[in-house]
Amino acid sequence: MSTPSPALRIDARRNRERLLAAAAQLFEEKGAAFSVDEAAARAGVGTGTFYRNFPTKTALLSALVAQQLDELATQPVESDGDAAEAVLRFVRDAITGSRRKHDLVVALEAAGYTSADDISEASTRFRQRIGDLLARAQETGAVRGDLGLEDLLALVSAASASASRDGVSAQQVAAVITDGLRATPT
Amino acid sequence: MSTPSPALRIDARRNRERLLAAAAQLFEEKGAAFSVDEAAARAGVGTGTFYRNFPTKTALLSALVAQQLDELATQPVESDGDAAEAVLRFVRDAITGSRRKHDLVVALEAAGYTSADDISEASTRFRQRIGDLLARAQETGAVRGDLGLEDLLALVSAASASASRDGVSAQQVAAVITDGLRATPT
DNA sequence: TCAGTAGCGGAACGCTGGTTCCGCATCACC
DNA sequence: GGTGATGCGGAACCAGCGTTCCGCTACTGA
Repeated sequence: MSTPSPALRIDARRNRERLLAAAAQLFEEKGAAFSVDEAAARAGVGTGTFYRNFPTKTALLSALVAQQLDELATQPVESDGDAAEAVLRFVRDAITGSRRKHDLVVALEAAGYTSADDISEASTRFRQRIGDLLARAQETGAVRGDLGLEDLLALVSAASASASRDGVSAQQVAAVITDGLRATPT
Repeated sequence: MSTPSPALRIDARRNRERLLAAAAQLFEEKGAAFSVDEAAARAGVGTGTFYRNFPTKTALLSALVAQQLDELATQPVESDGDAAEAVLRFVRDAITGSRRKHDLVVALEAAGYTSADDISEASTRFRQRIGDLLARAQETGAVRGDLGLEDLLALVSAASASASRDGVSAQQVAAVITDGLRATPT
């Protein structure tokens, strides 16, 4: 994992990293709505270099999303003790977190149609983790039982999307959702 | 209002209506992501005809959105008796409603930047109605007080978008949110 | 029925954005 | 330092989409 490509000229490796960094930055700023030229320019390289590193723009996006998805999923597991606490923290984090996190969760949605392997693998891992947490939290009764994993993810995705808009208080939105999750089904 | 254009050849009027119908249909199917050619083709007319009826694609979208926004806002007011009930019903309807409703509320968001007069007028009316309902519901204590109109609209808009995804139960999503709205701030 | 015009279709244009290609610069190894 | 290959930049290409334009069709009113 540390040296994925054994033989790669050092300038080439440097360029690849610059591209990834620039793309991540752009993704954070405007989601997937940046052009390849833009990414290349910000990385200080030409478009040709872009395409030597990634077969297609979608491939780059997949790589980015997969990588960050793993980050996001790994986080909440730390607190093995209290699953409910972990779920709620995950929800809160995803909502009040950076714009990057939000676009990420949104990208999960796209992962449904997309057959990019990077993403679908990472997405599976992600769903397993969160699904496991949710199930455990529901067993203890701390989170309402009438809720599927997809429902939860949809809620989080929606809430984090809305929280990133102007004039919206992410705290408030998060509070509504977490309170709703704790509520007993009517 | 009944005869907006006094002198309009009957075939012209028919075409305009076909265009609107086709556009509404497409909007329902794929949001704003349809091309002018597509709309014209489905209406059985040429692109020229499209542009004789609407100065621009955005104008058509504005017209559609404005019209449907008014519909949406008018609905919940019927039950003047119980404001809280009306708010919750609005939320539920918007989330569990058709894909059209969802894209609509999403379009509200865009109405922020857009300066299309059609939309911004309708959007103002819309916000006033819902804002009024919300305030009254909060006075009675049936809806949590720590929530702004923008928070509510953003949440509903995003929720209705993601609730239309596969595997997601719009009912559940709506239930979590409405329960969260009723909860007392922690 | 006929003339005049409102309205029509769709080819053509310009622009944006993804992708390919190739002559040239730069690195790695001797 | 020299040489061959690796990688580079960015011009060029292509496709899709919004918009414009113009010769022709067909509706209207006499």
